[in-house]
Amino acid sequence: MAYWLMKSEPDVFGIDDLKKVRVEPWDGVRNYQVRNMMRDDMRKGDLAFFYHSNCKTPGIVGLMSIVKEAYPDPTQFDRRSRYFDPKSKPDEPRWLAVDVRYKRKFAEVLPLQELKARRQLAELPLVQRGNRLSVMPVTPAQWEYILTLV
DNA sequence: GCCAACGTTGGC
DNA sequence: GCCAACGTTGGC
Repeated sequence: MAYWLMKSEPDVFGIDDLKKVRVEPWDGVRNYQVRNMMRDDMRKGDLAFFYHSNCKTPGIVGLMSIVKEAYPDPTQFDRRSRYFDPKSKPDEPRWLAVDVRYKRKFAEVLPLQELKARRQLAELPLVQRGNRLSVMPVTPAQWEYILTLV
């Protein structure tokens, strides 16, 4: 089983939204590196941190699990979607989504600021300069350590 | 709202 | 294949 960290803007889709709907397609990924990780490395049963980005207190806010492995992201074909990609063809989809399931919301946000301050997490892509991955792998050691901070 | 850092696009 | 211009991400 692998571990992940997945970013979403709470104004668009936050942990409370996931808690409400329980299962949700993680769509709108438009980065090839992330797509490839989702396709090649992300498996049903994997666990992921839910991270709130682009908000007042960015940080990890809860846990979820992967319940459906990569499949063509429907939003790429939806002309009305903000994620519509005119260059993608149904017989050759360019972008992929997975389905995630709500597991747990933390009592408090575990702020990015705090993650950055821990030397044990120095290798986490999230805290590295210039990193732009919206989905990233978390090692078992990092995963365990982060859980001790909650 | 600013802007650093990065990815993508497209002319050549 | 290079690289300038542009767009996006996301912290601050």
